[in-house]
This record gives sequence, C-alpha cells and structure tokens, in this order.
Amino acid sequence: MPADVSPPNPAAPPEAVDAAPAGPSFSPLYQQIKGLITRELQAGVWKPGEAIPSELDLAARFKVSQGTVRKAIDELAADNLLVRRQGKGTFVATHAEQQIQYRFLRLMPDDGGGRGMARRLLDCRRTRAPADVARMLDCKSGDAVVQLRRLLLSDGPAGKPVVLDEIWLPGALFKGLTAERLADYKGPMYGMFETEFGVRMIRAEEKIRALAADAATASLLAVAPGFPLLSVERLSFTYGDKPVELRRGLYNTEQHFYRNELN
Amino acid sequence: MPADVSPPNPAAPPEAVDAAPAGPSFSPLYQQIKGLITRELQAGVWKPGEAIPSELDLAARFKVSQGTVRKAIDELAADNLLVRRQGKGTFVATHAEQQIQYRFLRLMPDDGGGRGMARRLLDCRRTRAPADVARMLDCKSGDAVVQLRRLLLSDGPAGKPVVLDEIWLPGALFKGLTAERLADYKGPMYGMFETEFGVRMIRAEEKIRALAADAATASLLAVAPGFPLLSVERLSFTYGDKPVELRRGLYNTEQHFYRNELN
DNA sequence: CAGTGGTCTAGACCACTGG
DNA sequence: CAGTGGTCTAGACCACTGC
Repeated sequence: MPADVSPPNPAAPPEAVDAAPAGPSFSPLYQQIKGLITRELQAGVWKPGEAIPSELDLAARFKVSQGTVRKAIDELAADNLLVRRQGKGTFVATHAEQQIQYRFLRLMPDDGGGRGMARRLLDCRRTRAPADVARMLDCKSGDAVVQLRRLLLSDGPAGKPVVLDEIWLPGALFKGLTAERLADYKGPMYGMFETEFGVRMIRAEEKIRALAADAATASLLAVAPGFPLLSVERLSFTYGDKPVELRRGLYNTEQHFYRNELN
Repeated sequence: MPADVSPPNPAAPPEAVDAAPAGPSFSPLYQQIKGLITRELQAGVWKPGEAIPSELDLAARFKVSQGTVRKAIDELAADNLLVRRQGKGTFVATHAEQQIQYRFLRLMPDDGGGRGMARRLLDCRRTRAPADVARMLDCKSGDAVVQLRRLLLSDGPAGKPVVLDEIWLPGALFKGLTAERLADYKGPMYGMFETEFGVRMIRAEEKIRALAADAATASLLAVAPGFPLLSVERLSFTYGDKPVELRRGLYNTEQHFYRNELN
C-alpha cells in the first residue's frame, strides 16, 4: 500500500505521510487524494463555480507529487465534479453558469437548432411522500416533500406543450421553495437548487418507457387521450449517491426525440 | 509543438523523432501516438481479442517514453477501443468474447435479473436502399443493402415478444450474410459481424420516441393496434465514424424499461 | 521468475491566462 | 511577467499473471 495521506489543514503547514508496506486492501495514493477532495467538495469548502487550490498547492498540502494530485483531479474532472481551465485553474463544476441550459435534458427538436423552451409552472405544494416516492428518495413514507408540476413549451410563436414534468423533492432540503421563487428565477432549475439550496445534482438514472396519455395528461399536453408519450423517470443524486430529486416526465415526441449516445 | 512521431515499422528498428518548436496547430505527442495506434487498429494489424504490444515495446517503437504511450492507451481504453488487463497486457476490445450479451441494448426487465432473451429471425433479404436508409448509411439510394428483421422474446416458459428489430446493413460489407448463418451463430450479433465480416461497432447514436403500434407491428408483438411502443432508431459506427448499421427497434415497455445513466 | 500493467516521484519545459 | 494547467521524460518500485 502506498503512503497514507491525512486530510489537509487549509490554514496550517503540511502534514506528514506515513510510508507503509502493502496491506490487504490496496488503495492507490491518488484514490485517497480523490476521496479527500471529494469530501471537501461535499462539505462545501469550495463552492460551485469557485476555483480550488492549484495542483502544486494541493500537492504540498497532501505531501505528494503534483502528478499524483493531477491524476486525482483528472478523475474528478472526468466525473464532471471539477472543470479544468488551462492557465486559470481548476473549478468546482456548476449548473448555474453553464451555457447548456438543461444538462440532463436529452430532448432535441427534429429540425436541429433551438434548444430553448419556455417554462410554465402548474403547481407547487408541500405534501407528504407517497410510498413509491418515499422509497425512491430514500426517506420514510409520509415525510415532508415538495411536489411541483410544470410544462415545457416549444419555443416560437405557437409554443405547443412538449413536456409535462412532475417533480418530487425532499422537504427537509428545500425549505423555502415556493412557486414565486421558482417563477422569478432565471436560468436552469438545477442552477437554482445549487445557489439557493446548496443542493448539487451530480448524477442521474433514468427509466424510459412508452405509455398512453390519460385524460388529464392529454389535456395538458394538448393531445388526444391514448396518444403515445415517452415516460422518463429520472432519479438524481448528490454527493454520496444520495437521491435528492425524483422527476417524472411525459414527453410528446411528435416533433422531438430523446437523443442518446452509446459508447 | 512536441516532436513528431513516425508510424512504427513493426518488424524494423525504431525510427527517429524530430524535435520541432511549437507550430500554429499544437498536437501533443500522446495524441499523435493515439492516432497511430488507432490507424493500426483500423487497418486490422491487431485483431479484436488479441493483445497489442506492451507499453515498453510501443514506447521503443515510437521513440517516446512509456508514460506518453500510457496516456495514449488510457484514452483508447476510455473510448472502449482497448482493454487493459494488469499483468497480462492490453487487448483489442471485442464484442465476441464479452459476457455482456448486448453491449448496446439498454432494455431491462422490471423484475431485475435475467438479461437473456431468445431471438427469432423473421426475414433476411438483399435489396436496394430506400432513400432514408441510404442517407443515414452514407451511401447512394438504390445501393445494395441487407435488410433483416427479428424478434427478441422474453426468457422463460411464456416467451412473449418484447422487441421487433429492423436492421439495415451495407451490402458491400456483408457479402455472405444469409439467414442460415445468422440462425446458426451463437452469441451476440455484433460478435458475428466482427468475426465473420471484420466489421466492429465502436459507437452508436440513438433517437428515441414513443409511437403507436400499427397493425402489422401489433400482430408481431402480440399487442393491440395503437399500443404505445418505444421506438429506438440506432445508427452504429465503425472506425472513422463510418456508419455501418441502421437499426430500428420497437420495444414493448410493459414489463421492460430502457435504462440510461446521466453524468 | 520474468513480463505485464499500475503507481509515484522529481524535474524540465510548454501553452494559456491575466494583470 | 508570474501563475496556472498540460506535456514529456527517466527511473524506481509495486501488483498481478502465468510459466
């Protein structure tokens, strides 16, 4: 096993590194560094959009070589937790400032171009989690949750409804969330979650199916009942694989499609 | 600009590397190495499943350090073109030997478990490419193509049809492809394409929509006409981003879902 | 045991950013 | 110009595989 590193003491001199022979469970130094940096991110030591210390700085703190820090940061950048910018520094990834309005929305219009969609909030209320929602959000049935529904409408003069989203959030994390604040906020919703509530989505899992529109949905999406819709159930996670959002979307794929890349 | 490397001469002594100052378009050495290795892969110098030369070997051939070769190989491994195996070597990725039967099939049963599905070939014929197919396969309308259709049926005693695939392949690349050879071949179809026709899929793009089953499809999938189906249009590419397969799948998502991970 | 990939180091130099 | 990330090197040593 390589040397063990200690957590850095930001305002203190570097700490010692113990050299130790290989143990039963081998964990490379750079993985340990990665873990330490991840914990700092999780603790909010560096806020989204801010720069983290330079590689040489971190190397000195952790008492390892720059190359080792580099490899740790490389992986965190590959995981989209950090963003490297040559000549400037390494920054905590953020949803707020990025140009891609919808990082997780894979819906594309058939005629390339315009990614912009108008939002219309339908309702936003505090309630108790139904059993199925509670299970997915990893909380107890009946716990406080925020439920909100909204429409996304295609850009342009017509502005036809394309997406109906139903979003469930843990009430404990989103205390002051109201319809007004949602309506007022410009920019992506995940950006607001980040800056207003300190909740950063880093990963999501989706289950996609086709189903027929029920009467209520059909009316909202301006299609006939029974119309085939794409059902996208997305569970989003923050640090530590903690689920923090359940989003059930119904997409009208007449003039849009869900784009995916396989490698 | 770093030194320029020359293609290796497998059976010859290493070639010289010219040191040159930075030019207008900067390309790191490891990128050049990556390009050279990619070309060798493309040319079929090393076949899928085989080991490529060791890092030290390649470093000697290219007259660069092991670290530089390492970085090139790291990226190729991240792109799923190579597979590293500690203590054994680096191997050309293959569809044939991998346990994951369907590398690109994201369909999962609602009750976890069994990924296995039975195949049933419906038809396989040589014909001329319709305009839309030709456009996507980057060939001329009317060019020879192979069209085949098949069903995937859920495992178990019932064996209900779940997927109806319609597959289009360029005729020039798949000369001896017949229904018999397809039926006889065990293992994934992409494995057969690789070992029998030397065509290796490395990447794919999918467009997903929901649509209503027409009469013919409904009958094949044993659902009612109008039943909502997931439509998955997949375009697969080989080396050099050359499209070599168009696959139009219709999925019954009553007891299965399309799984996706977002990062 | 030799050969492979994997980790780690120390140092040199390059490319990019901004004051 | 100083400071940042990016490339490249040479060498040491470790972990894993298979003979």
